[in-house]
Amino acid sequence: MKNGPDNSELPEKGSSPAPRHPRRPDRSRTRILEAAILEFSEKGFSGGRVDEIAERAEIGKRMLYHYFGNKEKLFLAVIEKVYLDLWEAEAALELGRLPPREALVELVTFVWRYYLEHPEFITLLNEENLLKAQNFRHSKILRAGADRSQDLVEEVFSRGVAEGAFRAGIDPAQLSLTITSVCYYYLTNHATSSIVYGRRLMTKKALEERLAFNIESILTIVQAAPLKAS
Amino acid sequence: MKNGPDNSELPEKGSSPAPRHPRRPDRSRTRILEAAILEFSEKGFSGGRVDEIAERAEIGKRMLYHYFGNKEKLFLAVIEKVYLDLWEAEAALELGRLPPREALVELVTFVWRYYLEHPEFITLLNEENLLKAQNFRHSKILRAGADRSQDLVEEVFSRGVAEGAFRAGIDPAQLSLTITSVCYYYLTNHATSSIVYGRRLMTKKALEERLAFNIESILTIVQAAPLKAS
Amino acid sequence: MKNGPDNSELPEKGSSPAPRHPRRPDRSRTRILEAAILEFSEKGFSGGRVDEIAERAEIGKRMLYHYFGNKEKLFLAVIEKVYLDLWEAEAALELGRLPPREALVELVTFVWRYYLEHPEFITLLNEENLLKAQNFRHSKILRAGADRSQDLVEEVFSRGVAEGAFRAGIDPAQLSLTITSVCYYYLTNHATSSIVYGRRLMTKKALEERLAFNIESILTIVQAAPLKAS
Amino acid sequence: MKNGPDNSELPEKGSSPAPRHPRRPDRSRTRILEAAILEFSEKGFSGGRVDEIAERAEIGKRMLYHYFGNKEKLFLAVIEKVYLDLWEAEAALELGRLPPREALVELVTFVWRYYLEHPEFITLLNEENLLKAQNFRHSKILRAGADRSQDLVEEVFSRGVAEGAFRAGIDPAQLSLTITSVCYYYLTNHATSSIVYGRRLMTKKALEERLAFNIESILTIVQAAPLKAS
DNA sequence: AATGAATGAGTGTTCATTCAT
DNA sequence: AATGAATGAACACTCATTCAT
Repeated sequence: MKNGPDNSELPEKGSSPAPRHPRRPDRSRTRILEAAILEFSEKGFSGGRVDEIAERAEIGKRMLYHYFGNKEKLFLAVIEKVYLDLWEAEAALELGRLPPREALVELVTFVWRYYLEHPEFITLLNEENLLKAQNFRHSKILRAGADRSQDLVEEVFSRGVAEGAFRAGIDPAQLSLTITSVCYYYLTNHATSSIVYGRRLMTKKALEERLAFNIESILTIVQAAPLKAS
Repeated sequence: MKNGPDNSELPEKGSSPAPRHPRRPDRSRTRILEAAILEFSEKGFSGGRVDEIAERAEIGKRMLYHYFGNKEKLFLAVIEKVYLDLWEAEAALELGRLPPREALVELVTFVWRYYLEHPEFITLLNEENLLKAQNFRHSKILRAGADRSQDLVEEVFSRGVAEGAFRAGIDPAQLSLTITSVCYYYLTNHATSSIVYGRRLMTKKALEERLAFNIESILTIVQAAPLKAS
Repeated sequence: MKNGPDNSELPEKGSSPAPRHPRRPDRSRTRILEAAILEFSEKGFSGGRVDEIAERAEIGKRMLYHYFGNKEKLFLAVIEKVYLDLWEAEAALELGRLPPREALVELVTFVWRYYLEHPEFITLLNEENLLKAQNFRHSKILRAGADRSQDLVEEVFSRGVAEGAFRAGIDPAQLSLTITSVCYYYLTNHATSSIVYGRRLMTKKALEERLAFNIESILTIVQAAPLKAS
Repeated sequence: MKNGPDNSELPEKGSSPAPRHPRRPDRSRTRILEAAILEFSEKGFSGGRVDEIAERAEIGKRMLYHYFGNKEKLFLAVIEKVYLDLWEAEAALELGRLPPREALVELVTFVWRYYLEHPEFITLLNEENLLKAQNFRHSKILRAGADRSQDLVEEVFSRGVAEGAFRAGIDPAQLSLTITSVCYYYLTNHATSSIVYGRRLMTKKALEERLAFNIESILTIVQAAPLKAS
């Protein structure tokens, strides 16, 4: 399981002056990117401030333009980074080594945990969709990665069907979307939902319950006999 | 089924100067609110421009402050309005008049269609969650409305269980969240998802397929025998 | 000794809605004027807000324009009012009935007390001078009043000299200015002065001491033998 | 005697576009400060315009925020600057080198001339008192400077008393306040006073007469035998 | 590679004032 | 006589970006 963004070198916003780093080109790039991920995920693209990112990264904001060109391109880099990280973690699962049912459970668990441990990802994805996926659309690296990721997941489905573990006739894309949905919505909208449902949704217990419910839901969908037409 | 916001009086952004309106207090308020819903849902809270809202509403921006105080309060009014509209439409369903299974199908269909016809709602909800639901949290009218809405839905579930149409042991809140999730995610993130899955998700056919899949998923979850522990 | 502005009908800024008054033309005028005196004396001319004055006077701000034309003319009315009040109080002293020395003490005491009890006056006078006395200069009623006031004071001086109570050769205008100065500065600049001198200047005791010092200073100036040239 | 603010580089308000300056950080800061002193002293804090200050300083108004944060902090910097300048000039007098009587005359003359040559100072002090000395109160540098300045003046008084040049029993703070008063009032309120007294107060002759009157008044107060109780 | 001063175009907000009722 | 909706011009302040060093 991959860890959250490594903030160990990103001091809190108001921290002490700290000496500027003398010469660490790629280090600077990384710091900027990490700072940008935080900033954009907290405030959105419009709400995110270039100055704030520079401050968080403890670099002069000139460097930000040096490395990334402008705010938009920086956001693109952010989107690419978080997606690549997700896919990398997903690939590391090696779902192929597990029988279909276990692989599916593992996948749902992974999606849930990854979103939980990377709240930036969810918010940034929202933001990218607000921008109508213009970054995603024009990034070759993302389009390629998406394909690979999709293949991985579909392999599990088709194997499950082939082995008789899952019922036939399910569109893998629909199932995949549903898996994502039931994890995603809960975590991105818990602030309003906790009011709507009148309970705390982010306690350890509540999170475990939701994961269990999601696993059961997905397995049910995949295994149950098709409904008779009503 | 309720229609989308009535834009009939909101001319396109760059339209002709148009004569200023003489004295129509509540009309002005309504126009501002409608323009704000559009603007904020397209650009988010930070990205939304007060000038743009004024222009869209065809009023001097001064009136915006006259009626709503400031940008934040206007956004609050927007959030209240879209939620109240949703709940009003939901109440109009009168789910109580249908048998549980039909009521559940009706509910899923309603959620799906409402989100589809009110894309503003989804985006605004995202935005409100980015702001950690600070408006929702402090609005009495919203807290009250949320309660009433929840009661309505729970009534269907408990009736279904009582009549043996649904299996027992399902947490209505989890189910409700799942219904919302499977509709919401597809519609809010179709821009990136259509790339990830390599297909057009917003065609008439695709939309119908997703609704069908969602209905079947929810019914399956509600009706299937509980899984044996793995 | 005249009392401060009669605020009995001017509720505090944030008071309850209160029913609007039906038909009291001159009453409205007075209320506006009193509210304006407070507002301008607290915030200056630029800092004073027309809306605030209307709110304080509990009238619609339209009436303010009805009675006074605009902000500038309202300020002129304010300046006229406070000066006329001062002169009225001054005339009521009837200095003529007292022997010169007593009259002089009475005058110093009066100036001190009047400024003390009418802090608005001092601030408004400052403000009028910031505006280079443009209101004062163009107000016939003020020019006339100033003359009368000056005659009154000079009568005391000349009587004092004639009776041998005061030494000759003092320019009455210079003395009058000095009387005003020693009262005025202390009261208008006590905020900074109390820091500069490291003591509280507005306690009852401090105020009494200052008045005593001022009376003694003025009497000394008026009675002492002229200094030998140094 | 120190000269007024050096406006030599501050062209008149409506002057030609002028080439923007390339890179002169402290020069920019100084120019802004000087422009702000002029603007605030002419129009007050509320009346002073940030745009106008920027224009007078021939910088983009953005720099003003770069250097001073906001209008309020700029005003604070202005107050600090004018006070520090005053105290510097005062210290340069080296009153300690003169016998008490001469030192006192020098002091009165200094105060008079300083106010006369720095009309900004008087107006800004008025403004700061309208704001209830909130800047002065919270500025460490000003509180410290005030102390030092006060020590300086008190030394003259106490030396005068010790040497028998001044009579005992006078509160140095009261005398100091009176010196300031008789200079200050005349110069800050000459616009209205010239109307009240029906004469031009700012001619060379009038100014000399006032200074002479003030010197004589102060010396009289300090030297004359105490008055018998009336 | 790195810095921070400099900038134009905007961005939310407020002002005194007028108009329709 | 009185109200409150309506307005344009200004206002303090911020933004992403570039330039000189």
